[in-house]
Amino acid sequence: MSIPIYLQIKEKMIDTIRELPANAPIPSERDLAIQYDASRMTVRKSINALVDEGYLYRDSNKGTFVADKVLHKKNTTLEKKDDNRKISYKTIYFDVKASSSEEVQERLNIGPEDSVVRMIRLMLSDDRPQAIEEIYINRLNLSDEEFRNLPKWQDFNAFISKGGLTQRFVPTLVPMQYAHMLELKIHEPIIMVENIVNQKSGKPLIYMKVFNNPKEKVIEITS
Amino acid sequence: MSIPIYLQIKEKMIDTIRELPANAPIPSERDLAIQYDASRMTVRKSINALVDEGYLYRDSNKGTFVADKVLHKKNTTLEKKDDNRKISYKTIYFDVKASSSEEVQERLNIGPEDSVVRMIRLMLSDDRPQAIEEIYINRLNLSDEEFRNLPKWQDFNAFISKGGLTQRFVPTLVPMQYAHMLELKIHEPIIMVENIVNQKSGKPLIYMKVFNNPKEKVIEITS
DNA sequence: TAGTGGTCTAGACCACGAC
DNA sequence: TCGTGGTCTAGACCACTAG
Repeated sequence: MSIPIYLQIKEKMIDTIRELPANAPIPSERDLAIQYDASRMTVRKSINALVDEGYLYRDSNKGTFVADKVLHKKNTTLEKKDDNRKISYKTIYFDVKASSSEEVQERLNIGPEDSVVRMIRLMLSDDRPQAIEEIYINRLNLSDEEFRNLPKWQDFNAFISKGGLTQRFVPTLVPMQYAHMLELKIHEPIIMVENIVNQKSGKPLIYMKVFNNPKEKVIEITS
Repeated sequence: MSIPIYLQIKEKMIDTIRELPANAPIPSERDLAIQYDASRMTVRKSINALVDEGYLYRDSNKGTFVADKVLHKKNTTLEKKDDNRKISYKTIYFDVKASSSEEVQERLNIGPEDSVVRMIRLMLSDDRPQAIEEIYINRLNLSDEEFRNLPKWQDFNAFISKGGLTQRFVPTLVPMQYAHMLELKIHEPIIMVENIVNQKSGKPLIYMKVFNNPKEKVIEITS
């Protein structure tokens, strides 16, 4: 098995934790080390991961306890929690252009002659409109393979986990051209989230403006 | 010195990192262990903390590198980054009442007879209005000491770090009674952030509604 | 006093990337 | 082949809490 021991233990512990009520104590690190036949440091690494994710919390010199579910961490609006709704996308635009707006050039830190992939799509959950996404990507940052598969992408977690994500929340009125698709009246206040996905080097990779339907999608983060 | 070695090393490394350009490599973990006269695992703990905070990034089998400043993590709208603006608060209301609205009772998970501390204040930066904060706290969760010092509180980080924070972003039009204080026209779209600070047990501790002035305060998170 | 989490050590082996 | 980060071990000492 090539999966690290501490990740295997972590998964087993999640199964155990699910059966326990909030604030119940888990066995001590030394006991768990015996139970899982691993060193205490390895077990500790598993526990630390679960504490970071909000499954457990520690009380120094007392023990480690099961956290309430409301404390499970969700740090960006792009992560999806374990809701069972099926998300689908309907592509409205997909093109590659050399001329992009100054706004896009600035966010992607590119010049006016660089090719930019533009994709505009409607996000649906059970056929109800959740949000409009305007996505801009520097063509040069995509392999041909990635470019071909762009329309099939559901999310950008693969890129975010390799670098970073900055989200800016902008209050605005729903744009006229999107009001109908989101089934909103004009002049309705909404939140537009500007997402910039960065590479590890800090260079911008993806710029995405998300116009959220407040009737359907609650923007929430937990930390 | 009672400060753990890995935290001391972390601080020293931050000083070193500040002098380096983005994407510059730092010495290998084995070299740093010699340099700081500590074990590799201890140095590694320092580095991991810096990676989590976005100061460094790792490239497996290659090395560890200085991250771009845009990647420094800021996971909630309540954290303040190292901007040098002086924040001040002007208290508008401060009282304790047994009768609270159903909304407050629900968020704090309390009954209609429980005493609730209510504080409404204006957040200023260089005399410019940033936001209105409506703060509600179950009186029973505060010691007399904490209650007395409430008006002096700047932030709630001491409580958040002990438990968790959930933030919900609600698009709305600026409430009439706050428009003037925020120097906004009526019918201006703004973001109201609902903050719920939880204890480790999961019980709600603080409920805070923040009406942000979009002209002054950009809501941004990095992760 | 016994048990807990928090820290720390000095080794070890592995997979992978660059040369 | 060599150096890197990633993992893992089997100990150890500490400060603190609860009985």
